[in-house]
Amino acid sequence: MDHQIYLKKAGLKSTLPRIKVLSLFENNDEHHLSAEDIYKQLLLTGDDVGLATVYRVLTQFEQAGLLVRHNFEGGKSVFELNQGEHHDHIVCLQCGRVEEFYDAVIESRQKKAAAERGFSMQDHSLNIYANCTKPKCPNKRR
Amino acid sequence: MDHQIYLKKAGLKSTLPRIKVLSLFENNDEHHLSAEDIYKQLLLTGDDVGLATVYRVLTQFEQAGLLVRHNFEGGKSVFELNQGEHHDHIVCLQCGRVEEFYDAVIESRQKKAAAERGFSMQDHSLNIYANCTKPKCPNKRR
DNA sequence: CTAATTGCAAAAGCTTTGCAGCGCA
DNA sequence: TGCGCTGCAAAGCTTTTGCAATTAG
Repeated sequence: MDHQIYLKKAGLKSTLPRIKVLSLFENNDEHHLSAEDIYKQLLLTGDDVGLATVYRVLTQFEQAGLLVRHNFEGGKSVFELNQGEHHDHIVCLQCGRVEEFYDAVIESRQKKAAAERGFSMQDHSLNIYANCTKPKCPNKRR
Repeated sequence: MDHQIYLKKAGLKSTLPRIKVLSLFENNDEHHLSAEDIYKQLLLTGDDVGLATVYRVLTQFEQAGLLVRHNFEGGKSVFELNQGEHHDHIVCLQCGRVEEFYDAVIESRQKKAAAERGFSMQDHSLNIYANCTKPKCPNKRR
């Protein structure tokens, strides 16, 4: 199991809840999931994992660098697999879907803007809230 | 009173709590305040305003366009006066202080990035989390 | 076997809401 | 005077924590 390697590296025992959560992120077409999302999906598949455990696992995975946490508008944290390469997000205001993008110019100008003002950038989050102009937008969430 | 004009325009009666809150934003050297910040400051000055009222007033001011709400990391909303011109934020990881900046290149590339992917940008938030390299950093909050 | 992990329930933070009374226009 | 506004307390949400029972290595 690939999962066990990841977990071992993070110093975490490979338990059922952890493997389930990790699998969920890998086999879901929506890459951005909240604790509630995960909890419900696991209930659906009969894998009963306590909500508290979901929160604990997510926090551990974030600290281990397996997941990245985002705080979009709406008061709940959303997580995604850490695929190594940083990217920013476009959040669809109609359906809540999240699309990823990367712009090298924006990245470098951010670092520069911080440096010019006497800061050394540690992290940053850029979220664009937008309406989808394509007809395929499923208009669901939010 | 300038305040009354702003409030009238927003269709809001000019009451004590509203005027106090508005004044606080205008006369504070820290431009970014949370509901709790405001509540505490009003207690200090003997202007007893209920916390629920602070929240209601902030929400009304946001909807009226007088204030802008930000969701920095940490789970609480932070507000600032809406001065018309958009800007992004650098949040100091040591002291929690917020510095503002504007970069025209970043702005235009954001719009472009969204458009290229079939979105029309409605709003965006860019926050840089950074360490202050200047010795003046007061190292307080967080 | 032993420490790590889990589930449940309780609690903690931030924010919202119901309702009776107060205050601006 | 009348409707809007306020304050208080209660409730709502997301997230965290205490603790006894369970499980991985």
